[in-house]
Amino acid sequence: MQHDTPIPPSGKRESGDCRRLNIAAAARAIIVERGLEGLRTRDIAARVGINIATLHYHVPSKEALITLVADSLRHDFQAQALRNSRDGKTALELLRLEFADFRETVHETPELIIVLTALIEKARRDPAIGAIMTPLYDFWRAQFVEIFRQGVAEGSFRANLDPASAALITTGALTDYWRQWTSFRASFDNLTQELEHAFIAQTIPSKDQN
Amino acid sequence: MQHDTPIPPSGKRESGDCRRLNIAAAARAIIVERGLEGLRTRDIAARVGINIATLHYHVPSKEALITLVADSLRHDFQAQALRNSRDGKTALELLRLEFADFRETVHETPELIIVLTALIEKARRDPAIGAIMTPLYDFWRAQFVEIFRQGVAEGSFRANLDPASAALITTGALTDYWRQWTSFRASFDNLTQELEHAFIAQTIPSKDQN
DNA sequence: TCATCAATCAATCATTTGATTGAGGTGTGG
DNA sequence: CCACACCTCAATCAAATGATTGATTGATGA
Repeated sequence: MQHDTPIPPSGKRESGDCRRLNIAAAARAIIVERGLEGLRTRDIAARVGINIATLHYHVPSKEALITLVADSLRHDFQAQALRNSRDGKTALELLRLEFADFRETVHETPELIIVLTALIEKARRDPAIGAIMTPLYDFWRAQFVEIFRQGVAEGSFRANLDPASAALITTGALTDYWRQWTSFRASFDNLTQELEHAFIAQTIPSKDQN
Repeated sequence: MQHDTPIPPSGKRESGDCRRLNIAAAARAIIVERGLEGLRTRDIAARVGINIATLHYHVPSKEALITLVADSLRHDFQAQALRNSRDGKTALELLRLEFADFRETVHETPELIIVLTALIEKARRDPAIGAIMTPLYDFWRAQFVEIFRQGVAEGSFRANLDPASAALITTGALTDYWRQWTSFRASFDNLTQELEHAFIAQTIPSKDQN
């Protein structure tokens, strides 16, 4: 829950970039805990272990701070998207890779999805945030569009499948799954299984799954 | 955007219940415009046309106010859910009825979904809101679960369909769609069409569509 | 050694914001 | 007409909050 890069206890200094990373991480943690409406510059400074004035030295305003968070989110997402090679795989393999990536992201850095949805919500009414978040979300969905397009071409996915709509359904289902604190206990495996069934060309009932 | 029940311009009074309705509506409008983090009691009072103290007379605290909004949301949703009879319909008809209901809700009271998602977000960290929103969201999803269960029993939906996961996919796709594409368009038809394809038994056996 | 600059902080400001107080008004039953 | 419940407001409070100021510290290069 604390900083990944601990701050030296004594009077040592941090570089500007490093500080901005600390600040973004602290802001994200607070957004997870108390939401955007509970985000206070003082709390962020306290969490980083610096004075409010120092925070304002590195990040001029609260608006800039939220933009910083959005940027850090984009950075993390893109870094994650490039970890696994996508070459020479079938559409189904790619789809499962995406599911695995999402599961891994959710497990390793669960706050990522929470902050993402919070900022996407904000993006609707804040153009500056929208400029960052919309391309990010579009990029994620575009990956699915491409997978579905390929799958249809391969013949492994339904012929009447609309890649754009299918991608929308998939990203929607995944994010909504994350919102699933409720009594509604569908497992992630059930969900992805169901998504596969929804898009795969149903052959005559022969066991084909590996 | 304004009150459904206009306030008499002169010094007339409103009944407590009516005032609370006005207040809830104003609060919802502001949440749509500025999000939960932009919700200010003064703005609500101004929108209703009353003094801040009067607002506090009717709704003791901001927390109670958000609870009021959640309650009003539940009221609207349940009223909407009971408009159309569900008896004697096939699963596919019921599914389409749900889609039509969603579309209608979005058209008539577009702020409903926005405020719903905002409060569901808040529900994760606020038990009082969770107590209201969780059953509400579960209720919506449970309707889909029942439809899918029926459809599988009827044989019109895939035999290997998991009702719970399918419901999650459906509610997720609908809410996520609405979150981003606030301009409602033909693509909604594409989305629902794709959802139908995803769940309907595709088939070699015979044509079964109506 | 010293000038310079990035980084930091204590103190403080000016608003904002949720909430309260006390003093009325308005309608209704008796 | 009175009393009483219900409703409303102007004025105000105390705390929270985003931001600024002016001074200080440590590192770096000339």
